[in-house]
Amino acid sequence: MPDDEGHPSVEEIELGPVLSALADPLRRRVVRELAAEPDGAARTCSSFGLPVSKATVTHHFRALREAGLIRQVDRGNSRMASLRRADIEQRFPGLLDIVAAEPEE
Amino acid sequence: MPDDEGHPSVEEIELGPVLSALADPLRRRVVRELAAEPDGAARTCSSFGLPVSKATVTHHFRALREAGLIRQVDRGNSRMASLRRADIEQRFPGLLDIVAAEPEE
DNA sequence: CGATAGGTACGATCAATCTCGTACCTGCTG
DNA sequence: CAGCAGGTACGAGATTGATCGTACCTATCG
Repeated sequence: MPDDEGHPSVEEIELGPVLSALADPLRRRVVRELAAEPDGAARTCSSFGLPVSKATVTHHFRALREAGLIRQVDRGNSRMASLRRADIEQRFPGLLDIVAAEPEE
Repeated sequence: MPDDEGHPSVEEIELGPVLSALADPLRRRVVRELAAEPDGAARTCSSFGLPVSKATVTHHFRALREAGLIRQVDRGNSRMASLRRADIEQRFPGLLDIVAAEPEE
């Protein structure tokens, strides 16, 4: 059962939602940038400079969070997103490498 | 440039279309079943027994073909589909294992 | 030849989703 | 306190995609 903020537990991470989330180029870009950071790095949603409105950014981050790809934690004013690297690697070994290796678009 | 039947070459296989194709559970099922066969095995579209109409089956196989996941060759009356195992493995190492490991739904 | 089976093409429908504007909440910061 | 910046919630519009029925083509089989 997902927690209060909509994060699935490791066992609950399923391939369908993960692939659906990664099917979107903007969301792959977020995952790719997070994967390039040191492990555990957290960034605000807005720091990615996605070329869409704030409302759409929220939409994409919800998709990533509910699929289990990122973890979002409140930090005062803003909300920090970090990659669930170990969790994804445990469920789908190699998947992050594939996404991280994609050239920018 | 894709060939006459819509197959992209190895270099043309891109992550976006591949993930979009694999986002559908029916298409993952086809790939999973093909991955379980010996390499090079070819099956007709209808042999998968997908619970949808013929027209929809054609739609799904086109998505798989245009993404570069399967190769379809005419054989007289019917059309045989085979997994482009080596091509996918070359472009996205490990991806097929992830899909093949998914439990049936 | 006629019937049937495997597939495709086209058009329609319905659901999902990407996108946005607006309104709103919450902390900072002057 | 007033303003602003980061985010979310909600509802709307537009687009994509899954599904189907029908018509059609081609090869095989009786």
